[in-house]
Amino acid sequence: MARILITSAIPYINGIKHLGNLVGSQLPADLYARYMRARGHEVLFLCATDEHGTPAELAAAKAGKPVADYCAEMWAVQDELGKGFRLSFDHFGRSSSPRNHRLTQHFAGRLADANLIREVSEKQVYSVADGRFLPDRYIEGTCPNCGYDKARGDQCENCTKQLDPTDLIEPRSAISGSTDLEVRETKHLYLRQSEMRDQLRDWIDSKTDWPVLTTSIARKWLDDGDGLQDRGITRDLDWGIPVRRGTEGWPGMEGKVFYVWFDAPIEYIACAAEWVDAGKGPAPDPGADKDSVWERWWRTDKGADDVRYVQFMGKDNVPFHTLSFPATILGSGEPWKLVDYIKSFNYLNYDGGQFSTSQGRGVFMDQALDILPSDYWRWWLLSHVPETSDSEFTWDGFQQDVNKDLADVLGNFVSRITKFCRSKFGEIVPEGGAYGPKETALIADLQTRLDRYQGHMDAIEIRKAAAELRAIWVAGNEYLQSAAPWTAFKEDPDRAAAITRFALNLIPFYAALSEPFIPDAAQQMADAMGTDLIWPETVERALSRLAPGHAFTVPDVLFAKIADEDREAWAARFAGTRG
RNA sequence: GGGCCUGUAGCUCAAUUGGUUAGAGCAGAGCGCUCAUAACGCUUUGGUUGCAGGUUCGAGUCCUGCCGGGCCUACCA
Repeated sequence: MARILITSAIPYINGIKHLGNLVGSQLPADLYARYMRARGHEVLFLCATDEHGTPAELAAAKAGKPVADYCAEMWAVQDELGKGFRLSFDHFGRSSSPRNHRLTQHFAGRLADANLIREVSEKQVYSVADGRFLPDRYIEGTCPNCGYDKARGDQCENCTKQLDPTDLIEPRSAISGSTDLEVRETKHLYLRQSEMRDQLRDWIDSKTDWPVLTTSIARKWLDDGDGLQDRGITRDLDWGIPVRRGTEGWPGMEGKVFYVWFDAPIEYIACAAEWVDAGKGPAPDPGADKDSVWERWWRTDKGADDVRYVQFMGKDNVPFHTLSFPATILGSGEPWKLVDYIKSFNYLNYDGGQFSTSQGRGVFMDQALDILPSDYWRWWLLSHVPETSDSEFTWDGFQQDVNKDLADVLGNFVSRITKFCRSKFGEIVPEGGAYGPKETALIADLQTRLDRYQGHMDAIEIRKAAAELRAIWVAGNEYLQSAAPWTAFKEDPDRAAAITRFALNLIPFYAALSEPFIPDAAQQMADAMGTDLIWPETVERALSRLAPGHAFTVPDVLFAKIADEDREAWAARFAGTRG
């Protein structure tokens, strides 16, 4: 039994995430976690909310709430939506947790001790009216290059020229519109990533099995221009983790907090500690303290040397996970677990454009659950997950694919065989008859397909795995058509009984294989057949689990079809402007 | 501007990393079945692999140029 640590990129706190966010990290991570648990491995699957930074403060202000209250509420909302999508986190933590405060401060102290932190005095724009320093993109003004009057301080969206905030003509705060801006001197801590460039490159170069998307982004940052740049890891904000050097104060850094991208990945570790604090982990070994329970996942000197750590994220997150966070871990000089495999994703677009939180364009997690059960979304999103390039959601495609795959191919298979059995033999697995060449051939075919399916799931080739799973469902319909128990029943009821018994056995087999994709329907299938979800050791053994005389019930329709009227109404409703 | 990714059937995607006649699913057409959610099965139409050159015995795959789409470009996260 292997031990597998899985983390999903942690979603930002400022609002409900859309399906593009979901499919880019949490959902594929959940698929992998469920699969690995089903295969009997020990899994720790962690996620959390990413709560610090300017956008959180502004969202809270807009909602008229203290930022701590706002984050607590939004955490609860995201936690609930995660449950709605059946995301099987062992713990859903918060980057604002006391555990993360302590760990983040600890890492900063270690990095400082290793001479990997330097202090930099720099000039930044301060908005007197807003009472805060403004990140470059929160400053608006007229572009000196093209005259566009809504250029941002980092870049003009109109002419794409990169800007410095001081380049802007008539700069103003994007928050309040105030022009009462001044340049102030402020001191910040920088992580000396450039010192670790060779070490990081050697590490990246050793990861020959990683997706191209992951390594090419990492190399770009290592080698672009003057190479990997040092990165500021502190900010002038109120909401965040106070800058401390371990447990000591940090002279000159009073009132400042760590940069959200410094503390967010550390939350992966802190979340494991939160998991233990929440009483969810196993009991510690006799004589060991409770921290040992999470440290055996994270400290290679305390049991984590045999852990395989897999991260899931969208491509925008890759630089921080391939460079900054590893620099933090390596630079600490302590034996923390480094990531073994990074699965990164492209973006999911919505009907010809991007999902847009600000414009309310696309489907958001709460809305999706309002209109359809989570299995519909899970299946479609995972079978279309943007692995090799950006992919696209359209209502037409969604309706067609879901109706065909889930209702017609899988749902109808379960329906046709259970109802046939009920009408001819009753709700009981029939006895009599013997299996013949057709059954032998199907077992062999399914064994080949199962091996391929497992191979794809092991390799986290999600779309290929989905296609193979679908082919496994299809094989059941092919078998029924070919064996035709309804015909056999007329001349040879014993043969019909054997066919029916064999086909009924496919249902728990399908349920187990399908569970990572569609957990609710899988459970319904298993419940209807009076079995548990057990991953097959071999197809032959799996298909002999339901013995003659075993009682079952005909389940309700597993997947109702999406009607044309629904599709049209939803397409109109989600075209833009949420609400 | 620079970098990376990408372009294959009407649609969504494959193609064992340079190797036979480029394959699936959906959609379309025809046939079959009647157990089933008008579901299922079988057969079948459909491609100058964005364009133009080049390397090679051989190119969807490698090189050059052009055209289109996307992402990143370090102070949003």
